[in-house]
Amino acid sequence: MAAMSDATPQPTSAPATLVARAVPEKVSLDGIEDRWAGAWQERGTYAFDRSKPREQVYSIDTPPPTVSGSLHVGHVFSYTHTDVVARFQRMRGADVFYPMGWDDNGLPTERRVQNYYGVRCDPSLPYVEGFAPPHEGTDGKAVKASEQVPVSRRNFIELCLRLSQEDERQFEALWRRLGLSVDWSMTYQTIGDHARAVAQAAFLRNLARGEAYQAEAPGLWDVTFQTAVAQAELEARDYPGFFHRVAFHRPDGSPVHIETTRPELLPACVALIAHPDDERYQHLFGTTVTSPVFGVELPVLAHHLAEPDKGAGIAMCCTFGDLTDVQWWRELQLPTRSVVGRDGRLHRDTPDWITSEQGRAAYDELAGKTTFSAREAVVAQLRAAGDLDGEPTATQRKANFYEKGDKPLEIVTSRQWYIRNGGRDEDVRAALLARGAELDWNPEFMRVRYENWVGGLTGDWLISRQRFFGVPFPVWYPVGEDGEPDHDHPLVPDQAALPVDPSSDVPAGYTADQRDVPGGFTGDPDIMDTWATSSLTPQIAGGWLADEDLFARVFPMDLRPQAQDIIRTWLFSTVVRSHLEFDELPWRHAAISGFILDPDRKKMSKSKGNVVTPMDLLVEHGSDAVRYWAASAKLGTDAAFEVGQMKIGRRLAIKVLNASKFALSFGDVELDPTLVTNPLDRAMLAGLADVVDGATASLEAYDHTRALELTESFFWTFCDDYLELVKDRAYGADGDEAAAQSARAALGLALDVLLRLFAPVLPFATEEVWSWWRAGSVHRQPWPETDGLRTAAAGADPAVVTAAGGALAALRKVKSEAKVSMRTPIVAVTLALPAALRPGVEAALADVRAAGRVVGPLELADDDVEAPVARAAELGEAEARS
RNA sequence: GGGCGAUUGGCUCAGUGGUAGAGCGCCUCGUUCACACCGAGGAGGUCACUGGUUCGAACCCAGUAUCGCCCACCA
Repeated sequence: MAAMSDATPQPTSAPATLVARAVPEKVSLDGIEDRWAGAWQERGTYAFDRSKPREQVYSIDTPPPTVSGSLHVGHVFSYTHTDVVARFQRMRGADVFYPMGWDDNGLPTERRVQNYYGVRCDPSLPYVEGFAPPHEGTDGKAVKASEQVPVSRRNFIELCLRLSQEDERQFEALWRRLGLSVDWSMTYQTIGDHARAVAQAAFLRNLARGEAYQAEAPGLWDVTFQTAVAQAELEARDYPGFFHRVAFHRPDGSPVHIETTRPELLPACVALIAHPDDERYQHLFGTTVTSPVFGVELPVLAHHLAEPDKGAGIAMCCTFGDLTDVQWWRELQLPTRSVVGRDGRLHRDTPDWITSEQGRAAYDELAGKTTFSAREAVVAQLRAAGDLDGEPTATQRKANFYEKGDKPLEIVTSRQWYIRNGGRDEDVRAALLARGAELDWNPEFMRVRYENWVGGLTGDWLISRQRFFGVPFPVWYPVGEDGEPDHDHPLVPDQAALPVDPSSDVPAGYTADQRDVPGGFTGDPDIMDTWATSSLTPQIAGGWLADEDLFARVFPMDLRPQAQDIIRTWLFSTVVRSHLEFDELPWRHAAISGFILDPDRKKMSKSKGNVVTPMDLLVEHGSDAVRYWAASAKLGTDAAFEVGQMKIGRRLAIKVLNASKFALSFGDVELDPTLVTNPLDRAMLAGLADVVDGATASLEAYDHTRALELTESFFWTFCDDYLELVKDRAYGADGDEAAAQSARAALGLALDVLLRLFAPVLPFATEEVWSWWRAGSVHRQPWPETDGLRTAAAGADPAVVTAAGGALAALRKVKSEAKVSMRTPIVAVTLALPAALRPGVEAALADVRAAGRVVGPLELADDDVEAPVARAAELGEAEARS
């Protein structure tokens, strides 16, 4: 075999004789994945060449899978879509930047590290060199929280990176077996040093430009995880509750009834609110009422957000029961009377706004209780006071949950970091909507999800979390002589010092012993939300700040592939960061994959027990087969998990091997278009040229399914009709060497193109065949052009193949209906033809006769039929086997 | 409640104005000199429903139903 080379013999300019000496006797897909995945790695087939300028690069912002989770069929599905694009672009001549990231930042990883090593992150602890964790491995069960050893954040991150390595190895093995053409020398971790430095640098630059700010404000809070939660992480779920009809009292003692599902917030009530137009409450506006049990005097106010047909039409506004309360509180300038703490329990101290002895006694019974028990207690108190009207009635309400949490979110006031994302600024919102319009969405209809989300933002992006594991905010605060931190004058590090951990590193101008003392400094205790890091994947993967030369060659990137459910989070937040930092889109195209549905049309999920292990799937069906299934589904469309489709893919891959073996079995192959003289051969190549045009246009438009369908359908006709028609001639059975040469050259030229067309979807089978007769990797060949094919086709009409194929089918039908072998000779027959097909059939008559085994007269008759029909056929005796 | 997508033969899906398509499955037959992980032939659909536009509608418009998803909905 010749040395590996990326040069391809150009059919038009450099006719080459290729000897098919390496075609195996028996072809098989067995072991093909290991063989070629290994060869690609050894030969650096997919290596990124960083000498190329930006115009010659196609860069992909690969989604980093969560390493602590497990890969499922959906990953295989969507990552295959991306790989098809990568392979196509590479063959089109682009230098493809296709890195792989590992997401090891965030709660799932934190939990896994805790359970695996039996540690928990405590940023107040110092780093311990050479720390050995108490456990290694889970032995099938998690280490109890009480037994977890606290370690410093740096130690925790080190353990996380260590654990991730094992996951990464397994993930990489799967991806290699699937045939992803990733450059495996370029990987990144979202909690690694570089990612932390990028996340911190990007934040500091946002801060310096005023795009990041901190504010003390009511916000959604998860009491289980004890952290603030962003709008994008909310999930509305059904939550059972009860309406309680509760009486407030006017000064004259008459009741005003409200309905509430959260009576435990009664002590936090700051007003009653009804719609300004509501007739029933006009007389109350401007007056006061007294709350039951707690005896606090409250105003009755009007606000348009109060809905007359909800509950009693008049609501109690508490600080804070829901986001409407927050709005009322803000717009009506109401006092803050918070009773629920960050732990989800009512404050221990009795609030000072409850002044009556009776009210304070009532609160004492609630102090320290969870909202759930406090609710029961307040209901009992209301009932005792006679202020509960009737019995509570069950209702199903929607409550906001943190997507990873299982208790409804509370609203508490806290100091948090935000990044401006247009939620509170119409100019920014408009600019970000314009970015969405600028992006090429595939499929197009996904754009509206982005627009809906951006249009519906109600606040800036909350990026701080009160967790311990993650990228810390690179900020300290001076501590005044009064011992209070000065949040308005944060101390920041030099960019060169990043990443820093303010819980252990010391700001410039201070010494370690000044930490947390009056006149000293204190570190910001919070970490960034994982999306604050993930929103920077183009910067992280592209080497921003660390390798500006590389960054300039890959950014802005060409493609963001991702799933549809994280448009509001990952896609949008990445656009925000790039817009703020670079004033441009982070990529030009987005490719949004759908979900995988199980046979019941439900989204595949672990809890349903219907998840198939991807590796098992690849082993059972073969990687090309699984890729075929994935590539058969359009972007943005949910696809069924269909084993049948994989079997078809496997059949196709095997067919590629067998048909190629056959096409190469007629002697030396000369890729010389001038040898193609037969009308049928020319017509076949003309048809193939059309397929190349169609497939190319489809792939350029991110429509891989159309490209595959065109190629596949041509290929089956090629196998079933064309190969049968030219078989005898290619063997030289009729003694006409020029006609045989024409067939062999056409077969070679077609195979050369077909293998390249299939290469993005079936990388293993095509590479296998390529290796039988050509040098180098098919995956480094240029994508097929039509010039050579059109030259060889010499203006022939592809319809000749259709006509001859139709004629052959008619002859086969005669035999099929007579229930005889296809080898049975036809002694005499009349072919009735639509007039339009006659020229085509005549042009290929000798091949039709040979393939149909017509040994006697074959009459052609024009007729008013839709397709060729064989009439008056006389069948001979089946040939004796030799 | 707002939005997006889907609804085509048993199954999975193509098909954006001109007499319904593919593969699988099914039926019948053949075949082992490329391919039994095979080949040939066949049956099978009033394109969810109701109106409308048009000479003509699976396709365009209006509405309805069902399914999936996104957003909103905590009194």
